[in-house]
Amino acid sequence: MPKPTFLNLPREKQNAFLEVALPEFADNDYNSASVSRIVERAGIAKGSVYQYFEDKQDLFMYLVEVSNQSMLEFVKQTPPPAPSADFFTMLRWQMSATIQASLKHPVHAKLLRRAYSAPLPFQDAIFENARRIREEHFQAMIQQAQASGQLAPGLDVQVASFMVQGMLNELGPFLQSRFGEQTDDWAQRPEVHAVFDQVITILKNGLGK
Amino acid sequence: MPKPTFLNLPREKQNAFLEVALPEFADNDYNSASVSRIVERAGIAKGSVYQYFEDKQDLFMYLVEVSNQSMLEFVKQTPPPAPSADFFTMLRWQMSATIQASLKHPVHAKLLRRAYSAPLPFQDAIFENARRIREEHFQAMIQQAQASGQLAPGLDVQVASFMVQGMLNELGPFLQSRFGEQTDDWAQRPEVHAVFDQVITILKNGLGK
DNA sequence: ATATAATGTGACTGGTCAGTCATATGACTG
DNA sequence: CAGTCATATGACTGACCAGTCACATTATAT
Repeated sequence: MPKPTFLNLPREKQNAFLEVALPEFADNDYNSASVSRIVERAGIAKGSVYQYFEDKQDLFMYLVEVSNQSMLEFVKQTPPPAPSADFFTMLRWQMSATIQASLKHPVHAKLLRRAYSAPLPFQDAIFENARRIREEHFQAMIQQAQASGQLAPGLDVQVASFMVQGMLNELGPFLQSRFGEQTDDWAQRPEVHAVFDQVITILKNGLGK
Repeated sequence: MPKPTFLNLPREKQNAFLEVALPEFADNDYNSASVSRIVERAGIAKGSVYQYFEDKQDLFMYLVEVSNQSMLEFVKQTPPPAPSADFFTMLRWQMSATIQASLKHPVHAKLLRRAYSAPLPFQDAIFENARRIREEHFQAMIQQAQASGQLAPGLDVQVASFMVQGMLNELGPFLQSRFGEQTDDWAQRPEVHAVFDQVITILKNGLGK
């Protein structure tokens, strides 16, 4: 929720600002991220930021929204499997799409990781909402798969959801540490897909019927 | 590495100080944690802290060490299964012991979570070391289990290690969110053990031969 | 060209911070 | 008692911070 002033700005200026502000909040804890540093790097006056946004929190929440949008957009544009596909095919697609998105937009991904993992003092409804939606998404997916007999019947939906989410959370950093900094071809490399396959296989054996 | 001044202090004073300093660094990001706030709450002069420690970083690293020590001590005192026990029995023990320890020492656990998850600017050798030791521990455990035919032969050791560690990392917060704040009997409750069982079963099916 | 509105500016305020240092207090020694 | 050493103190320094505001600049409309 920036002020109209910011949205009226020519795209160029908006983007130039975002290109400085996003990494600042991606690389630093909310409290340590500095508006002063942003304006210095962006070459604008401090007062301008407060023409654009209410305050630091407002700016931060907008950056989260922008990041979310850009990730979602990317994920949506990667072709999904047929809706009739089985649970693990869906999961593999989701895994791959998520990883690809965070490779394509590493700064946005980093910012989101930070925003969702570190509970800020202002537990704004936005975060809680996004978290709940995510949780519900996975639980619904699992429940449905279970109902159609793809998963072990005794499986606790919450436990399964937490395991799947934990996996997705850790996967990015793991791949990075294993295969080094991302390059353009990175996500196409067969070793990366081999890891996807392995993880899916493990989950399939573990959660499947 | 506190200065001798701190170690010469009567235990009472040391503990009183730690009881204020630990939560400050457990509840706040390193940059946001405040020495000024600590001295105010502890009712001592700011200069004293700098008689005890070189600087903020020195203090923090000592707190990490103290927390590590206290967790390790607790884990060590819970009776381990026979060394001949199979991989998943060992893993279950480790899971339970880790959770119990972080219930018994929630502040220490919180501080450690923070210290290891947020890469500080000063990548001090201590952290890197501790991380490496942890990684090697799990990889060795898995490798051995694989060699003795308990795990799937095609299993990638690194992938397995990352999954197991991811699980352990997420388990604490998950249990907390599911069963509420910890109480004394908490870790004995059958629901909690049911979750352990389920997680182990999933891993066993997923990773096992 | 003039008036009006939108946008940009940066010095300034009040606050917090880590870390210092001259000074004080106490404790132990001979 | 005097002398010495370890410990305690808190005002102070310089730096950084978020946020403000009176003023300057630019764009738009008349």
